[in-house]
Amino acid sequence: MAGMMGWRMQDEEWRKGPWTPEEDDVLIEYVRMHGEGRWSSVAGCSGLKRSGKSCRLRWVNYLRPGLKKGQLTPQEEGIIIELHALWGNKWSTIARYLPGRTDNEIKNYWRTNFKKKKTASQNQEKQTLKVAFRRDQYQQEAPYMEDNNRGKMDDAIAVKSSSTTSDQQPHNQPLVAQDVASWWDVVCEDRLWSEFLWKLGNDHPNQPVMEQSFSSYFL
DNA sequence: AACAGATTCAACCGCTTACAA
DNA sequence: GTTGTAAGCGGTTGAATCTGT
Repeated sequence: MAGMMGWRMQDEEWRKGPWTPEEDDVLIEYVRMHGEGRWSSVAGCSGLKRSGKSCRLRWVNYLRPGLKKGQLTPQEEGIIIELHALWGNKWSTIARYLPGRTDNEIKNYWRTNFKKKKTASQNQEKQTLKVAFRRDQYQQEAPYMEDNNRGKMDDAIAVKSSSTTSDQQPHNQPLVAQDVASWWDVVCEDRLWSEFLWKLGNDHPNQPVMEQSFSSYFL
């Protein structure tokens, strides 16, 4: 990195490891006075012996107002699953659609719950069920979709379900039914998140989430 | 009670991106 | 167009905690 010289010189002085309540207070006070951003000047202004990176991370992931603590709700889990299927490991992008949740939290959640693989046969079975379920979902959610989009979606599902095998996951495509399946049964009981996703596409015409992202994922 | 292995999650690291000079 | 700097992102680590034996 270009500014590495300066960084290295100071590197030895930066405190690392868990933040103390006192450090948190200092950072909170700094943000109260100066606002978010300009993280590299925190040390100079406040005397905190933390790098700008560390300050930003602490603020974004822990101190920022409005953060939700505690377990994710089934709706949130469903959104994560679906958006991960759309975008892969774009944690910060996914986090934008989960107010109060951080990319780090979502990333940890995903690793915790879905990094373990199931057997190929289990996956195959689950995936078949999932695709069938999704088709049913799309038909039921039809009011949110333009007719031509629904056609594209059905085609996309057909292509995906016929071409994907259980143990051959294309490198650049995210896991879908494979690790998600065990959660799917729980999530699909509550359809609110599904409605949210469809509306997402309509509320943000400049970000054609459903059409564009589904296309890029399935095709 | 004690130990080992598994899990969780805050924090770090390296890299990329954005932007100003 | 190039360079320097800060911010942001995703992968990874490791201490703390939990769970099973």
